[in-house]
Amino acid sequence: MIPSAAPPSGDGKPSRRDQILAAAAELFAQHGFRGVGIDDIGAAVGITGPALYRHFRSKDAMLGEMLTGISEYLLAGGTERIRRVGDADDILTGLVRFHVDFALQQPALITVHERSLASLGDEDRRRVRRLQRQYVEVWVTALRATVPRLDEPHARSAAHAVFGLINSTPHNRHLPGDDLAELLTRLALGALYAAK
Amino acid sequence: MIPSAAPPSGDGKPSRRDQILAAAAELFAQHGFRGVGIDDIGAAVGITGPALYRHFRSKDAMLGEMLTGISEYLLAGGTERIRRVGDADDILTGLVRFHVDFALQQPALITVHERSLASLGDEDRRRVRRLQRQYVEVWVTALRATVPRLDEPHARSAAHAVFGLINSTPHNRHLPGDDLAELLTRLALGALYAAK
DNA sequence: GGACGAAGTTAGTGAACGCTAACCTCGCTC
DNA sequence: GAGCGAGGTTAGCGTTCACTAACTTCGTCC
Repeated sequence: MIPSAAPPSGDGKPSRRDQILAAAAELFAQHGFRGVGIDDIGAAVGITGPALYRHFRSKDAMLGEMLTGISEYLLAGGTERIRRVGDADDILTGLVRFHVDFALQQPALITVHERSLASLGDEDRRRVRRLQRQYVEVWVTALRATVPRLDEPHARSAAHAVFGLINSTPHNRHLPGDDLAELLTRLALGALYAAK
Repeated sequence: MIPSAAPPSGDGKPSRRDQILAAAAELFAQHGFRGVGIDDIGAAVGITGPALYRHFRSKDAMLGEMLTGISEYLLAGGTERIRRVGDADDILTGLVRFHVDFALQQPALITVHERSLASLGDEDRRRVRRLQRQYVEVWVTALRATVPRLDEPHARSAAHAVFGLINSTPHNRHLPGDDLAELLTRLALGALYAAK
């Protein structure tokens, strides 16, 4: 369900790597990548800072794994949805629901994904950028199938705008989860169909 | 037009303070507050790092001034717009246009405003938070005037969501400015009227 | 029960960085 | 033209922080 490079290794509980990534995501979301020390991340999982280097090559590598994980998860889920046969409107709705669900379940990852691209090394940044571009293209495809009069640049801009709308979940703590999911879905679709 | 604590002092050209703030905003938007050194900011305006302390008490103070400036500008502009007499729909449209214009003219400030709250000192953070809350209330007021069936929590969430939509300008480089302004306005209003 | 590897510890190193101190150089004012 | 304040400079201090080295602990396998 949640993106993870190494799945929970057979038994139930998450691997140490995943524990660390989850804790780090929460901290990065709160204080920013550069605002979190290696000791803070360690403390959050009950070990000292340097022990993290048994699991990750560097602090940058943690961020890299986090961001590529998210990007791959979104692209995979999005691609799967536009491959389904059926009504174009249903597919677009499915895409919105998929992204809304992710944003609701992982607000911390959303925040990190939006803010900390700049802190990534060159290699990882290129990779994440490419995945993001491909995800946008998934949306552009779905959008133009339902609103054929929309040209590509407008569709791309509309996609970015709707990401912004849905990704507002970290600032949106006022409503119970289900209500917020429904509201965001309706707002997103309302925006997209208004794109003309 | 652009928020500035000390206006351009009579003659045309911006004060040194404002030059520095503008350069710093650009850098903070690109690399994050913690990712920018005092020497980088200085270099961007052609002086050395320590010279900045002739104009600002600290690096934190620069960020503080930047963020309170933006927040005050938005609140003032928003408040002015909902005070106007006239059709509720027109007022909401005016509010959307106002925010869209700001986001288009100052994408760097938008980015900093969203990302760097955590780096602010306690005092400034409280102040900015209060201004932001008040600005949200302006939107809630306007929204509930046009969509009376919307309760307050839903209106607040819708406002946050639409901020996310409009504040996507930093990721939105594909369209000429005028087209983007029109698109974002239409998307935002489409979303808001879909809130039911 | 000895060997070994995985996962932890503490101590320490080197670089980056915010900020201060001390000094310089103008342009104004009287 | 002496005095002075505004706005620069360079050198350096102290802290923070990512990362490494050296050592410990412990479960597993033969």
